[in-house]
Amino acid sequence: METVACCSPLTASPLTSEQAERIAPLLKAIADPVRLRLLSLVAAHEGQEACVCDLQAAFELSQPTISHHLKVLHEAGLLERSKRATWVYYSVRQEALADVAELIGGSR
Amino acid sequence: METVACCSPLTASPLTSEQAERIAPLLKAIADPVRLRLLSLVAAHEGQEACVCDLQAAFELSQPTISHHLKVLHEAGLLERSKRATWVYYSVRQEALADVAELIGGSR
DNA sequence: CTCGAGTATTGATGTGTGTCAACATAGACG
DNA sequence: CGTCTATGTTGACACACATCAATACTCGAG
Repeated sequence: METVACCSPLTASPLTSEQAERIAPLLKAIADPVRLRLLSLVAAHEGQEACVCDLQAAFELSQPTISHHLKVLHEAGLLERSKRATWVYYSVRQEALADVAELIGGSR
Repeated sequence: METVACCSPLTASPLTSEQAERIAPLLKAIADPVRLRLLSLVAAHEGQEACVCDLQAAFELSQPTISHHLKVLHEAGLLERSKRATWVYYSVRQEALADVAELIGGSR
């Protein structure tokens, strides 16, 4: 659950296998259309957070499937989880996204 | 072979399914430890390009496997291919990487 | 305590993907 | 033309993963 990143931009110097192995799962978490939309839905939601019920409504997928994708994003360190009453609210860890972006976009 | 990107940052407004479906394959291409290293090896190589023989030496994988990964990166629009004599040289399309980075890191 | 609503977990299934061995292609060089 | 080197393609296989139905868990509300 520790968060993300580790390295200077991709284009700066060659990644070691260890670095690559560490980063890949993070990118894998984002590399899915459903999870991309989940991320952007949460980020664009008011208060930067949304409950599962809000999110599920945007898809034609079963509740367990949505729950699964949220778990993946959470375990990758991209979404924060907070339970309030019956509801679970997810919010984006911007630092995590920023780290990934810096890793990839060293050219700017 | 058209290149990449399409949208404002993830965190700006919710992605449509179409946008997400279009972007996901790109991220999938990067979301592999071998391909991450290939990208960074090419980028960090002198002249921003490298031939397959150079790259293969950095891995303990078969030549067809390296060739396969390079194909994936090329078809995603992340690597440029140019054949000179017997060798094939790959170079990084920085604009593509930059686009992806901007998509993800809207928070900066 | 019981019930129901919101989420998570489990097990099963089909599809995708990384890898290799074997083979095919392309070009340099004799 | 043959041969050797560099690279790509094909087919096969094991494993990972997205999805769902069924089930379990967690809490307010009554």
